[in-house]
Parts: sequence; structure tokens; C-alpha cells
Amino acid sequence: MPSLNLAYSRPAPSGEADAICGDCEVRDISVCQSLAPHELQRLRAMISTVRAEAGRPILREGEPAEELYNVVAGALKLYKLLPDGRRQITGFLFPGDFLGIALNDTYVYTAEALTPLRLCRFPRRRLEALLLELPALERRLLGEVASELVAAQEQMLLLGRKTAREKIASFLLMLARRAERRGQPGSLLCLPMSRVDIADYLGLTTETVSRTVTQLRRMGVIGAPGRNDIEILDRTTLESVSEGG
Amino acid sequence: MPSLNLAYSRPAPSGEADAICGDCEVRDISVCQSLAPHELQRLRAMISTVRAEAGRPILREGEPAEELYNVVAGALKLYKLLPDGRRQITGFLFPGDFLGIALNDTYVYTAEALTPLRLCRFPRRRLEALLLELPALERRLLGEVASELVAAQEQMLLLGRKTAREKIASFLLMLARRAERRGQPGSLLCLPMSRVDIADYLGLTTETVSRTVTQLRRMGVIGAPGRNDIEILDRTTLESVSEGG
DNA sequence: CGACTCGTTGACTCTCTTCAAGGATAGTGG
DNA sequence: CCACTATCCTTGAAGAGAGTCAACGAGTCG
Repeated sequence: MPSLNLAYSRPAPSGEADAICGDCEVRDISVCQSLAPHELQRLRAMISTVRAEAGRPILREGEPAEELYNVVAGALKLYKLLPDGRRQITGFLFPGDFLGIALNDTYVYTAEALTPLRLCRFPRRRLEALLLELPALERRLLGEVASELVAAQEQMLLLGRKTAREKIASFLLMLARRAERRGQPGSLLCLPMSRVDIADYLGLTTETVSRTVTQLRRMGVIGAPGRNDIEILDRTTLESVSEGG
Repeated sequence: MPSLNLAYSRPAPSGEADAICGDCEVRDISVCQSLAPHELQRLRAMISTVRAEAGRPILREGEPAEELYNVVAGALKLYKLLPDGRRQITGFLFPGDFLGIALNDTYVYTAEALTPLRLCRFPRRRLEALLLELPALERRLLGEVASELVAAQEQMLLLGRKTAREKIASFLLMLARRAERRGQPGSLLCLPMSRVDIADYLGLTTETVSRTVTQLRRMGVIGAPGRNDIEILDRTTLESVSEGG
């Protein structure tokens, strides 16, 4: 396994600090959104930007949780493993999402880059200390965790009770909604994850994912312009399919 | 469907207020634990105690979220439904657990009493206002949501990747651990939920639950003294079974 | 160009579900 | 007190949806 030495830049000491957040692409959709300018300054002082190439693990299940991250660019997958290697992907992260949020002593999942990545890194201890002073940030973080919990419960419904077809439909709609929330078109999706990843997210096998996508394509509900591209042709039907209609 | 009119008592205006929390059985394991006496007083002022009989819904998916609860005695199930009636139970609550924690405008799941229930109720708006003044409480709440999230991710692994036998074993161990955390013996479990509930929690059918419990009983790993009682005879093996060993 | 990875498709298998019936338990009312 | 009923749990047999195994095709990279 590759080690965790990431390329990164230390926080700039002086005027350059402005540059760190000043042109941040995700400031308006991330936790930073909740902060007033002088508060953001406090946060700036502790961050460093991190880059990682696709396939690189950012943090690992079981390791001490010493850093938290904000996704600036790229995509990640989070997963848990069973002793025999079976894997469950518990989530995908996109720009604006927060990583490492579980306030435990150790990470409870592994996070791995799906694409080249830019992250904004916070030392956990310093961030926790800052939370005591910035209630707005803590509130925002609470909201962030709460909405992750809501998503997790929705995913339980999917994993426990939906058929393969319903799972795929729900998955595509989830990606579409999130793309739209980031200001991207929801009808033409560019999937950063492999079929194996999709299967491990939906509790299926790659073969079943493949067959089901083909099914939906033949139904005319979606199109597949490229290998990892999905076009949603009939969103209403897709939504109906996702709930068993 | 039964309505939501619960029997309850308004907060006592004077010295009786002490009685509300003074003899609280779950104060040491609930969110209240984080508060100093004078802070607890603030919280007391807004609570009312609520009772409900088994089978009664406490809150419903889609309804406006106006109250939060702390479980004092009894057990609940939380669930989500698909349009065609398929159901996924997303969790069970026991004394000390917090209910309604997702800070959305509407509840995202239905909560229903499994046994006669005693709850401690907080008006959501007043609680949120109090959070601004009591950072310790907000921190504790954040920890609560975060650990629910961790549990939810563990459940995703179970639902997506475990076999029926592994699911049942994991389920019994989860109940045992939670009983122990409440100071009860973990080796002799009294299940407050039906086989249907267990099935809907584990993504199985009642028949499969039944058959699998019988299997484990024949293996000598568990015993079943009564209809809803499970005795864990060989915890080591059960733990090994729960991870596919 | 060849090796490799990844995705697709087909044939067969298996775990879990579905359908069906029987048994245990508790509550009810005569 | 005991039949009666309703509900829940268990067990069996048959069936289906997804998994497994295997082969093939399409890109990709050295």
C-alpha cells in the first residue's frame, strides 16, 4: 500500500494567506460559508492546502484522527472493509464536502482519491479549539454532520430494501442532485468512480451494475455517451423507477 | 392511523422542577450529562415529560420537526417507508438516546414506541436558542450526531455486504453492547422488537430471521429461553460469525 | 504492437424470498 | 377455567433476483 505522504504547502505566513481563501472555489458551499471575514481569518491561520493524485488514500480506517479536510476540487470515496476484503463504500465526496467529520479518536473509514484532488486541511486539535470561540462554525458543522446522517439513513433504505434497478436509478439521481447543488448540469453526469466502486456503494456486483445500466439504457431512460458518462434522458421516469414505480 | 396526542405533563412551575431531573434515571448517560447544575436548570425550564404506550407513533416522517426528545424509559424504532410499503428500520432507541436530532425542518423518519415509553421533550426552537448560550450542550449534541453517523455507516456495511447469518450475529452483539453501556447484562437480552422489526432493520424477511436464529441456536452460540429472550452463550464465536469468520 | 485494466455479456448457481401451512402464546369472553 | 381467536413465530417447498464463473471487447499505456 502507498504511504500517506501527501504533497502540500504550509500555510503562508503573511499576505499570501489571503490567496489561500481569497480565490477559494468552494467557499460559498463549504463550512467556511458560515464565517464573517474576521472569523475566516482565524480559520485561515491553521489551514494548509493539500494535493493528491487519483488512487491515493487520504486517511485510513483505524488510524488516529489528527486532520480534517475540506474538499476544494476532485472527488473521493469513503469505505469500510471486512476482514475478508468485502468492501462497503459509505459515501462519495465532492467539492465543498467535509471529510473526517466523525469526532472520534480514530478514523472510522478510509478515504481515497478518485481523481486528482485539492484539499484544505485543518489540524483537528486546533480546529476543535477554535470551535469553542466560533459558535457559528460549530453550528454549521453540526448541520453538516446532521445532513450526512440524513443521507446515511436514506442509503440504509436503499441498501436494505431496494432492488438493483431502483438502486442504480437512485444513485444516478443522487449524483445529479449533488452536481446541481454545485452549480453543474444534472442531466449530463461524468462519473469519477469505477463500476466496482458503484457496486460497492450499492451493495451489488459490477456485473449487476453493468447489466442494470444497460437495462435503463435500453428503456431509453438514460444514455451513455462515453464510458463514464451518463446522460439522464427521462428524469421523471428515472425518479419513478428509483422508488419502485 | 392513531393520532399524535400523547399523554404528558407540563413543566412544573416551582420547586417541583427539581423532581423532573432530580431523579432522572438517564441523566448520566444522556446529553444532560454535559451540563453544570446551573446550566441544567436552564434546560429544565423548557422540558416536559411525556408518556406513550407501545405502538404509538411519536413523530412522523415528513411532519414539521417541532420537538426533540430524550428517551428516559422504554424503546423505540425509527423507520422510513417506500411508496409501496416496503420499510427500512434505521435504528432502535433505548434509555439515554436522543430522538429527532436531525436538524431539518421536517422529520426524516417515523419514530414509534416498541414498549411503554417515558420521554423528556424539548421544544426545538427553545432548545436551539439555548444552544447558542450553552456551547457544552451543543458540543455534546455534535458528539451525539457524530456517533449516530458512525453507527449508520457500520449499518451500511452490514446491509450492503453481510450475509443473513452475519447480520443476525452483528445485530445481537450490537444489542448486547448497548445493554452493557446502560449497565445491564449483555449476555441475556430481552428483545423489545418483533421478528418483522428485526427483518426490516437487517434488510431480510421474518422467515430468514427465524431460520437464522434457529441456526445459531443449533450451533450452540445462542440460547432462546423465551420468545423474545436471547442468551449469548459463546460471544467469541458470535463475534467471529458477525464478521464472516 | 502487445499487455493490462475495465466494462460488458452469457450461462449457471445459490442465497434469500415467496408462498403456504402448522404451532405456540396471549388475550378475550362465555 | 377453558375454548376461541388473533397474532406472532417457525418450518417447509418452490421460485426469483442477484451472485459467481468465464469469456470477450474496448480502450489505455508502456
